[in-house]
Parts: sequence; C-alpha cells; structure tokens
Amino acid sequence: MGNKNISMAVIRRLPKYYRYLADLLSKDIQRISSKELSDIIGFTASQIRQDLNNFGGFGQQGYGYNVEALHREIGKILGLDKKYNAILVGAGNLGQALTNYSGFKNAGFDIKAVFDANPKIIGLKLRDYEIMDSDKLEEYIVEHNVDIAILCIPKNGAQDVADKIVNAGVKGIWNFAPIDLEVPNHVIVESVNLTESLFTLSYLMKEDNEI
Amino acid sequence: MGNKNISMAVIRRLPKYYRYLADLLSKDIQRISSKELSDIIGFTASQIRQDLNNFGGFGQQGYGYNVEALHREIGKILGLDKKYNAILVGAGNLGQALTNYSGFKNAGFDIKAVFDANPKIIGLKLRDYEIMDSDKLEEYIVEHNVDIAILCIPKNGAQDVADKIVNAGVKGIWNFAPIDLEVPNHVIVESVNLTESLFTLSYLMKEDNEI
DNA sequence: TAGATTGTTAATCGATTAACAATC
DNA sequence: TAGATTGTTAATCGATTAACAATC
Repeated sequence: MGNKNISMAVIRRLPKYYRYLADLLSKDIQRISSKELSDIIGFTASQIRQDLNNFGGFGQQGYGYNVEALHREIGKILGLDKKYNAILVGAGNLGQALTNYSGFKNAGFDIKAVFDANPKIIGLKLRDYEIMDSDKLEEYIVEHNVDIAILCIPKNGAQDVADKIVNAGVKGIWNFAPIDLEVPNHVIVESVNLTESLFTLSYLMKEDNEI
Repeated sequence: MGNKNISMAVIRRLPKYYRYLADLLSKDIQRISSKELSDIIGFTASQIRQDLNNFGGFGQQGYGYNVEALHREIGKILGLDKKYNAILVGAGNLGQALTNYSGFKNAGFDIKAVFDANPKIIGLKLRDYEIMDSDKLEEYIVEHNVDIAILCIPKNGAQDVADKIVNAGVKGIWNFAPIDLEVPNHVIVESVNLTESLFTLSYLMKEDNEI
C-alpha cells in the first residue's frame, strides 16, 4: 500500500526537493510557500503542489509549508530512514572513489565489504576494507543478508555478476557498468551511465554551436 | 541550423541507440529493422522510427537500417567527431577516478590539465598530469582555449568556480558537484548527481517492499 | 475578518503509440 | 511483382500548467 503509482518524473524530483529544503533549513528558514520554493528550485508552484500532494497534504492554506516538517517527510518518502546492508563490487578507480563516498550513510546504506576479481588487489586494504575475492560474493551475500550491491565493474561480465548476486538475494543494484542489466521484476536497478551523460553533453555543445 | 527543437527525451535516448548499434556492429550484424531493434533496446519500434526521423531518413522501406551507417550517423549527431579541449577541476577521489576514464577520447574530449585547490596535492603527479593550482584556472583556460571543464569539487565553492571558468571562456561543464549551477544561456551544464541517483534507488527499494 | 496559499479539478501541452500510404 | 518496412500523419496517453473553491 501507499503506492499511488507515482511517475518516475515525480520520483526524480524528490531528491531535489529534499536538497533544497535542507539548504533552507541550514539558513534557518522555517516556512515556505510553493511560490517561493518555485523561485529557488525552478519548478512551477503548481507542479510543486501537485508533486507533494501525491504523498499527502503537507501544507496549510494561507501559510505554506513548514520547512523542517516537509524535509523530514520527504526523507521518509525517500526511505532514508531505512537501513540496508550493501557491498561494493569492483575496486577499480571508480569503485575506490565510491568507497569514500559519504552519501551512503545519509541514504542508510552500510557498505559491509568490497570485492574484486583481480588477484593483484585481492587482500589489499582499501580504507577499512580488505578487498575480497569476487568468488566469495554469493557466499557472503547469503551469510550477511546483503540487500544492495554497487557495481563498478566493466561491461563484460557485468550481467554474469548481476545474475549471481541477484540469485544470492540482492534486491537492489546501483549500477555503474555501461550496460542495461536484465533482472527479475522484484529487483531494482538504478544506473549511472557516465558515457551516456558525456555524450549528451557532447550533443548539446554541438547544438549550441549551430544556433 | 539543423536544430529542429529536439526534446531532451529524444536526446537522452541517442547515446543508447549508439551503444546498441555498436554492440550489433561488434557482432557483424549489418542490417536491422525498427522492430528487431525494439526487441533488444526496449523502446517501441514506432518510437525508434520517430526518434531517428528527427534527424533524417536513415532507413529504407522493406529493408530497415544499415547498422554501420546508422551508428556513424548517430555518432555525428552526438558530435563525437568534434574535438574539445577540456580540464578537470578537483583531484579528489572522484576526480582521480575520472582522470583515468577512457570515455573522454571517444567523445573527443582531450583532458589538458588537472587542477586542485588543496596545497597538499598541488604539484603531485596524477597519471600524465601534474596537479595545478586552482588559482591558475582562468589564466590557463584563456591561454589554452579550454572549451569544457569537468567539475569534481564539493558543493561549497562550486558556483564560484563555475563563475570563474565561464568568465574565462568555458562553454560546457560536466558537473559532479551536488548543486544546480547557474550559468549564462550559452553555457551547457550536464550534471551527474550521485546523491539524487542513490536517493532514487532508496525510494524504489522502499516502494517495492510496500507492494 | 481579510489575505494568503493550499489542495484539487479542469485545461493544455507534449510525448508516445498506432495506423497506413509510400516505396524499396 | 509481392512482401517487408519505412516515414509520417493521426490518435492516444500522460504530464504539466492554470484556475479556483476551500480554508487556515
């Protein structure tokens, strides 16, 4: 229950609301109207009210929204109060960078272990983690109740790894491999495709030149 | 000219077409119909034909599309044949990882220099680059005709850096700072917001649990 | 109370899908 | 030629914006 079939367009705006509300909070601003929020966030006031009303009536006529309460509510909607066990697979450059990424704790993701298939780095220390052999992936997932995997591995083999970890019980994947993973319906994949982002920038720069 | 006011929805599908066509090419597949492409890429055949026809009639009735020609054309549409001078600002974990990112050369982005504001790492070697002082940013941009900057810096100060580099002549920014940069109309910003992506994953995992 | 602003319905806009004539 | 499949127009669907009664 609770799911009124919210569109992805709305969902992807939620983190932005959350971020701007945190900014307001840090400036000790206590209330805000949809009009004022519109001015700083760039969505229309109408859209803001529509978006929020998908989840509840958080505002008050004649007053607007209480910044702290709305921030807290959106945090709950985003599931930031939930805790998940996570692992990181692929301790290359990007994987190492993400291991240091502070965002995980805000999202309630607890990185329990780091894996790699390269014998040259297995056993090495990376921050608080000793890099483990990818062969141990399934065993570890089952034993430690891992919910989420962060995949920082090359395109080749990514689907194989996804199959294995999903089989072992992983329910969500933050995917940095440049491939569209195929997973069962109950598994969530959120992909960050750097190449697609870069190519989009390339396209937009070209367009600009042409105008 | 050439810009028929293509929607962002279409633009963000282009890199995906390009990637799937490259896959087909590597499998020596020479022709493909919108129906067959639909089956592997997941968009409807109708959408594929609509998308492509924004840029020209690349197909042939009764035959379909020539994979190699279409791949090449989309590469041109994406501006991958164009060359740009780029710099990377912020040689922290993520900046270091991106310095090693092979995608830049495919997009025609030539990283000319790496900058950081931290005195402790200025002067150190990072791959082929000696990390330069961010104080030299504007001077360097003007002298070396830098078109594009990759920003891997913290939220605080990101807008200041953006203002400076735009002022010095940068026309495009690949932004990893978790902030919506304000830039003049002629400057393109493409942002990768890891926190927003992670929060989206958090939301989707929660939703699934509720169903 | 009067003014402000929400929550929500209705109108508009844009994107996706369906249909089919054109044509290879 | 007959069959296949495009390019393109028309229909549908969904998302955004506008409007306003409800109400704090």
